[in-house]
Amino acid sequence: MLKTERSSGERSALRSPRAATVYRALLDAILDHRLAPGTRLPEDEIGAVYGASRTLVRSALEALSHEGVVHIEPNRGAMVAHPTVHEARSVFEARQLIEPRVAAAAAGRAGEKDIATLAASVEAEHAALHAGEHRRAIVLSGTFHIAIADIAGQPVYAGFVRELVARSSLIISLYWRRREATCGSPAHGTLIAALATQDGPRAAAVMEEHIADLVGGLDLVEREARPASLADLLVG
Amino acid sequence: MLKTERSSGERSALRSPRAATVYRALLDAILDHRLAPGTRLPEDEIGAVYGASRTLVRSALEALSHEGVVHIEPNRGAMVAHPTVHEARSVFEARQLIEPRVAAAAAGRAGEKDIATLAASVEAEHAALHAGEHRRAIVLSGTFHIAIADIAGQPVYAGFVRELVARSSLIISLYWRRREATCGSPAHGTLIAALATQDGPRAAAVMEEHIADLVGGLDLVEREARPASLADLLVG
DNA sequence: TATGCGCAGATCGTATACGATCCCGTTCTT
DNA sequence: AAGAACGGGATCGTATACGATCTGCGCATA
Repeated sequence: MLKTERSSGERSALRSPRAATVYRALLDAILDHRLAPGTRLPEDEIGAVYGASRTLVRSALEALSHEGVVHIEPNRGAMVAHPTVHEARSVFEARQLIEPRVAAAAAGRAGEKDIATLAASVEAEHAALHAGEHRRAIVLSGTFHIAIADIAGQPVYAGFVRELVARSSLIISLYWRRREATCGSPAHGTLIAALATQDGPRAAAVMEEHIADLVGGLDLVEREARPASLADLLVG
Repeated sequence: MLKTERSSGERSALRSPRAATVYRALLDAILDHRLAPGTRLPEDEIGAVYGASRTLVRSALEALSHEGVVHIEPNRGAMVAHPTVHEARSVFEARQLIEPRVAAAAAGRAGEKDIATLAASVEAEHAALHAGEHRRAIVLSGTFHIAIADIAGQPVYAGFVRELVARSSLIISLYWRRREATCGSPAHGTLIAALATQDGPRAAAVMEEHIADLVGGLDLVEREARPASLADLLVG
């Protein structure tokens, strides 16, 4: 992977490379939908899997919780986050505001090499789709959005987009409605075209529509899913 | 169905209340400009000051680093973040995009009680200003922005605004140019008026101008850091 | 049979110990 | 005298130990 500049969105690099490994492994597993929302994440168990001590695992879990993909309850432990409908709406509302702006900024800065990288990413995404590797395609689709944010050269946006994409992955796994070849939309390709021609406004428009389309694929209605604690119901 | 959901912006509450105490104390000290950007934050020393073990201090520092107000370098330790000019621009770019939208959303939801709370906050801010307590006024100004984001009821935005406001505080301490009664602008009052009349577009416009005004007060040219002795600042 | 108590087992919270790394002042070499 | 090698002190990185808390299950009891 080419790093154009210091990977701008890279949130707080975990101080230790070993903790970072656990962090990435868990994040990948979550983005991949190998770990479903609500899955418990006991420190010991994770440590055993990755050969790390609880100290490192804990550090990784805390980092993930800061990004909203893991939920930690005191004295109860960590679990894969389980976004509510309200949170889901909030995430996509933010994406709809931020990402078009990011796309416009990226259009003004994308070099040939950037475009090539993006194209390769889309290529990989399509390949994964045709191979039936849906989960992998979703992950790649996410990295595409992150790559654009990195190109935009705005570290704050890059961090936000990273977080939003990760949370979106959880939301999709909970609330996605269309089962068929969902992400088959040509939006990413269209986006690259706009970026390649430095057409900021068009890039923004395409991005906006693309995300609106994503939202359209969601079924944002609360499922029973979680055993909404009795207390909540009684007090509410 | 407006259930008093947990303060929406409250990022991952640190699991332990004791770590949270350290976290808040440090954050307050930073927002207050008692700890200047670049100040080193050795785990032992902080632990001694607050009577906490390194474990807890470390947890607090990591949380702060996730919010971008503390910078951690592997094997080197933590220091108060020292935003570059580029980062500073990026932070305010994001604020300029996000906060008007947040203000508009808040306008649609602000109840009487919310307005009263905001008014009290502005009151306190002015009081602090007149009492010459500039630092306190800046902090209150920040909480005002955060309060609006909480009213908007969008948890994602609330978290972002929290982070942006905190980072802005650092930026201001590094790059603020006008020395005189800076925040004396009536913007906050005007904003409340717009919110009280549910005038979303106007709230957005006021907010946008307000932040543009803030940016205008910045002198975004690189300077260099200054060190300080720690224990004194923390106790003060 | 239904209810409540109490005891494991699992898991987390926290402190602390020990080794690793880095910084910086000192000394040795040329 | 300038530069390199070296060592001491400070600080961090990591593992682990021990106590606290929670959960679930079995048993006593009505």
